[in-house]
Amino acid sequence: MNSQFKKGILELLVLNILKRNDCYGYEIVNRISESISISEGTIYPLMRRLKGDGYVTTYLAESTEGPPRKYYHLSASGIEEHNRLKEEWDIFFERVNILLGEES
Amino acid sequence: MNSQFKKGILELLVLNILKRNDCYGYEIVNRISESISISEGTIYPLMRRLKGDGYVTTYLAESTEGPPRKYYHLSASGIEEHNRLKEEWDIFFERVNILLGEES
DNA sequence: TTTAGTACCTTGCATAACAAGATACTGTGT
DNA sequence: ACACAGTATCTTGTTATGCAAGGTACTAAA
Repeated sequence: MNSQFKKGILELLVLNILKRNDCYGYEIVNRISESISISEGTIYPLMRRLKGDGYVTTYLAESTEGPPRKYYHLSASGIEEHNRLKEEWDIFFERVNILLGEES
Repeated sequence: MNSQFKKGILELLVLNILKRNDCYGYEIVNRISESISISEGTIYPLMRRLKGDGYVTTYLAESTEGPPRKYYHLSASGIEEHNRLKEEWDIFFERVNILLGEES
């Protein structure tokens, strides 16, 4: 998997997941990994960035299966960021595909 | 324009342009810029990389409108690289769009 | 001669994904 | 009791690549 392609888009994927319901980091890694290979070393720093930017809030919850989980909750500005990023992505990949599709 | 989105895909866009016909750097910048903002400081180092990897060959040609132009020609392995990258991109954005499309 | 357009290039910076490892809890098998 | 797999958090250092900001130099028009 070309890791360059993922630059920027992983943030949108994470925000998209959190839009549905609160998740903890390990869960996010596993969900995205079903489609796109991703490592924990990518997600945890990303989550910290999202929190620093105010796009998510966090809370801890006990787990019966291991150590406590840190859940992430999408804030109002996180929803805005999601919408903004989604729009940018839609425009971007549409333009790329037009460029790629122009007849040879 | 989110510059992170462009990571990796610009190589594919350049190879795609060169698949049709030989181009010089300044021309490539202008062609891509019609759809996606891009700077010369991105393209020239990229072209050097592509040449270093054997994906393109170069030749100089006079111009009546300014200094000599350095044309880039796609090699056989450049065509292979294009096909490989195109396939990766198709799979990647399909998966991203599936993830983004899952109902909330 | 000054400016705009064409055309090449480099340096240093910022961003973000990754590999590799550290830490620690729970449950299962021996 | 001990080892191991699975769960769950995190950090450090490396790598890739796009960009801003500059430099050089040619042509042609004002």
